[in-house]
Amino acid sequence: MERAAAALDGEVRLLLATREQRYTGQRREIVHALAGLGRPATIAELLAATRDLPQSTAYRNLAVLADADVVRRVSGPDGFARFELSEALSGDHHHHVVCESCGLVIDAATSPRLEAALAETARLIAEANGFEVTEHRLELVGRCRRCRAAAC
Amino acid sequence: MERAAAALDGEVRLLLATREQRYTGQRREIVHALAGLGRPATIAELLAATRDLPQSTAYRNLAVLADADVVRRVSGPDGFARFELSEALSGDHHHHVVCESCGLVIDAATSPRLEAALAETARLIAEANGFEVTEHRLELVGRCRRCRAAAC
DNA sequence: GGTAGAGTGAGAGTCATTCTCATTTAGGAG
DNA sequence: CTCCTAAATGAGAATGACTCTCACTCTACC
Repeated sequence: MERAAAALDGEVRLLLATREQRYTGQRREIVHALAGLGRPATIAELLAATRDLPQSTAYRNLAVLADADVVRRVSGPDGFARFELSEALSGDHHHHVVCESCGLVIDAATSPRLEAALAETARLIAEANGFEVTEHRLELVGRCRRCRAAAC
Repeated sequence: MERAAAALDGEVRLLLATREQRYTGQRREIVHALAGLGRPATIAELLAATRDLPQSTAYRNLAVLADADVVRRVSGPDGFARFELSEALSGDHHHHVVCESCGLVIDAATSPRLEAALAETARLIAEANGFEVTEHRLELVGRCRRCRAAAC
């Protein structure tokens, strides 16, 4: 973990450098909080997970980090913005399962076979509509364990 | 189209009735505007496409229609809410292609094979995480024809 | 044709997010 | 080490999509 954290910092610093941005203490705190959580975090969760991080700084730095491709913005169904480390950094292509009741978002891996089918579909649709498709996003919507238990 | 419009109205009226809601003139205007557009529409587009529809009424009626499953709310990447006829009404299971540059969202059909793979994936992931998955959403992100032309 | 309850609409209110700007900090030049 | 310049910070104001309020209107049923 020690080693991984250092490697992470190195990559983030590099990504920020290409945008002429510094890797400050607060940005480091945000990145490590996201890395530790392992699922998309809301601003509120980030503020709770860090020390002395003002809201305005959190928003500003997340915008900078998103612009440098360190972080990705995920918009949930509840209107709250959520953030996670970019796939380039985490090295982990995944999709999301969201709870329509409480808004919880967790990561989910997919099979190579599904990914192949998705890529093929993306290619066909892009061709048919004049789009240049750069990314696909799969979202499974349902109810999480906790909400299912509570609703019964 | 005459016939189709009448059938649409009948179904909408039925769906609203189960929620003890009326099918008023303004709701009809909204439904037909959505049917005519054929892709998710923003509030602004709806206001432009209808006569004398105040913003507050639009929002309120869209909430009612969404609650009655006549309409589905789609949250794009640009933070604007978009609305389309529900799959139950349009009878058309489809996914979305969104332009990351201008926010345009269009519909796209998928192949039965991809749908089967998606359903299987959803089942596996649901099982592994204690979720009950009721719906899946696939979003292809890229640049539309117009934005590609403009950016060159 | 009365009336109870649903629908309407103009404007006020809410709240996540963004902007402003005075102050602090970081990092290179000398 | 000490300037110096530009970036970063943070408290609060501003923005804007969306929701709520409430007086008024309409509709369906008696």
